Amino acid sequence: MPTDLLADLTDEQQAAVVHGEGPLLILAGAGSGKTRVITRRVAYLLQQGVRAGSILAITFTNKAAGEMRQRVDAIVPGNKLWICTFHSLGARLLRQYADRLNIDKNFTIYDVDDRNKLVKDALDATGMDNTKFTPDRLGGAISKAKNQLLTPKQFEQQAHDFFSQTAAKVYHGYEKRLRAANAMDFDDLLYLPALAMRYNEELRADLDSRFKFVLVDEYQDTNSAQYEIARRLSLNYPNLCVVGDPDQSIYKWRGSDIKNILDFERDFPAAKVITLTQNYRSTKAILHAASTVIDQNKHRKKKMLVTANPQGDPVTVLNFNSGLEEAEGVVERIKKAVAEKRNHYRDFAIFMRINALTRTLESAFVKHGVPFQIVKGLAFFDRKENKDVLAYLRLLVNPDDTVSFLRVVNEPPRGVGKTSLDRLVSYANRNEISLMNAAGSVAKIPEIKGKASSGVRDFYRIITDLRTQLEHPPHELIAMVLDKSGYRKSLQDSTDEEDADRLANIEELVTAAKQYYDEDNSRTLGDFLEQITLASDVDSWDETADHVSVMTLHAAKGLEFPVVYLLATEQGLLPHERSLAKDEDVEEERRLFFVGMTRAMKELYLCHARLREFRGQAMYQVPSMFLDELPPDVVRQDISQDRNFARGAIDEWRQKAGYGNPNFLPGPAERPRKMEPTGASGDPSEFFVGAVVQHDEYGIGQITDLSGFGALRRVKVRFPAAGEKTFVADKAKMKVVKRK
DNA sequence: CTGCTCGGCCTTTTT
DNA sequence: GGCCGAGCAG
Repeated sequence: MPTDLLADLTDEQQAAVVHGEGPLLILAGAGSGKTRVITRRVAYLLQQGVRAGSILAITFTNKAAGEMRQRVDAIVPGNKLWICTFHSLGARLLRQYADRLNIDKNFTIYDVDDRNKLVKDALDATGMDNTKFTPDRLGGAISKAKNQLLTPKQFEQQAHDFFSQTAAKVYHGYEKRLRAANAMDFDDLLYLPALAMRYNEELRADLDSRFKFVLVDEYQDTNSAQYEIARRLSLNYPNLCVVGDPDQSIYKWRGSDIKNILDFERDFPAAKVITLTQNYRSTKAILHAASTVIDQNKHRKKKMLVTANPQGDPVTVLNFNSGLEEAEGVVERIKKAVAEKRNHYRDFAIFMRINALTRTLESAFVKHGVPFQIVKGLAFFDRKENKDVLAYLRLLVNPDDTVSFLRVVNEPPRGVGKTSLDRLVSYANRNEISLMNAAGSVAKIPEIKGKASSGVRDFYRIITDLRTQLEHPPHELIAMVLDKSGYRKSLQDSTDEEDADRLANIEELVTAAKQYYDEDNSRTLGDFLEQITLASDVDSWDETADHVSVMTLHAAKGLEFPVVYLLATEQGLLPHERSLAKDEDVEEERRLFFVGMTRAMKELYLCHARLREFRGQAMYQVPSMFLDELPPDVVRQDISQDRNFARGAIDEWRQKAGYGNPNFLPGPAERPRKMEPTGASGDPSEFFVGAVVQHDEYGIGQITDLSGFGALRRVKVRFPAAGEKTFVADKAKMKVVKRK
């Protein structure tokens, strides 16, 4: 009954669904029913008699994968097709083909923290000055290299500057350590399968014929490694269907390459291209506003979105005095709307550019008793106590896991300090054995004695004993770990009040493991651990509960809400200050703004505050340049939130800031270094970092730095036209225009 | 030698 | 506001 699958679709959508064999590119504008099309297409293929096992659908998050699986299952029940993310596909392939790839299938997946620890170790081992480059930066460079499928050798050959050369050295050592720990980092999950398919033609051909139909969602955000995988799965059976929207590409910083989607037709000359431009989500006002903004991007294929939806309310710009008032104001407005029965809490979403902004919001929600969920999936598993327990579990599955070993060998304290640990590590390195094996023969290491020695021995026994219990379900294993390791006892005996909370959190972990197991009894501890590590932020989001959803713009991709509030649309935050130097980066920020706007179905509020606290420092904020790009005919300014919004000085400064002036980066581009304690210098003026000042000669500017005392006190001010100037504070002919 | 506390440093976005 | 390293006490 294929007609059922097509009945409610437009001609364009139908064409995409019924496309048979051969490459297919679906350019799907925001809100054009992309998910529906891709789901129907899978169902259609199944109805056409394509075996479920030969379809592979790749989504951006596990949550999207789960939803698609449900939808496909509702149409064609009991199918067994692969729907997963690129990363979980990689993990699955690596475990399934472990023998052919000569790897141990019990590998642990390292997250960025774990990675950085190994990077730091590798960096230290090079004996180079390690103060210059942080493990984080070096790890980032290595990650980028892997995403481009560069081996340590290849990366080294093209490393010409000092940083890259350092990174290349560290990359070598890092890889050695990863393999020794039997661990994979996130990038390996793409890098290794991609390279395997590039150099192992037999394996590649097997997979190609296994997955005759490959569908990739959010194709605009694929990186080189992902591209390689998709491409090599589609050589003999080029039935690759990719769906995406170049205007929603927001992961360039993570190595994604917009060219993958722009060049699809070059890669597959036979490709059929279908463009979906009908928007079903937003009002005309919202769509017009969003389209006008995205149209400012120079490097863009023009594309018009249209909707048959009503005009709707204008997009509203809300001005607030401070970040605090912004949070309060938004929460109050939401509370009011619900009290007046205009909406449910679940209708609302609040987006922001950076996670740090959720904090003030959280207290406002608590204060007003408004239910909310901050969509930050890993927050729970990121807690120290849970990370500790997970480290024990990882060690059970993979005793070679160095990072986990070091994390819990002395947790709870077993008298194994840094010195003893260093000795254990060097013994293990000397003998080329894992830390766990070294721990097993701690009696043979004379430098480790007394309490440290017995502590290591005890730890070894605990892990070894627990390893014999591996066939138990995950939640039971966690309980055993808690008892045998003494972790539970240590928390129970503690006088620290927080330890009671920690214990409660661990109990929640047990519950989570039990739920996971109850859903499917064949799931192992290893599966549980993998699922946690590969979980994305939105995976934990519960859209059915009646609460306000709070998330970053990145997490918001693919979602929709009746009412959207976008916080802190301020220069320096959106666009983020780190992007201001390059046009292409600003364009990505604009796409991010566009993604946020197009999530809204009925109402869209863009908020900004004049004053915002950063790390304890109050900073004057300039409204985002993107707000100036909004079409006036569908936008309303609402300054009712801001009882004494002082336009004068700020506006003048902002005007002079001139976004076109390349010598001036508006917003708090320069971060304040240090603030002297007020009054300590007896400074007569009231200068503070972030203050807007009026200078006799240079006009309006903003203080970016203060230093020194008394007569030596210096104040640095950034002026729109003149750039940055430093004055002796006592002598500076200027005054603070706007006080704190 | 271990373990705790204090202070200095940095903070985009994520699988 | 959170993490790491240094410094100090037991």
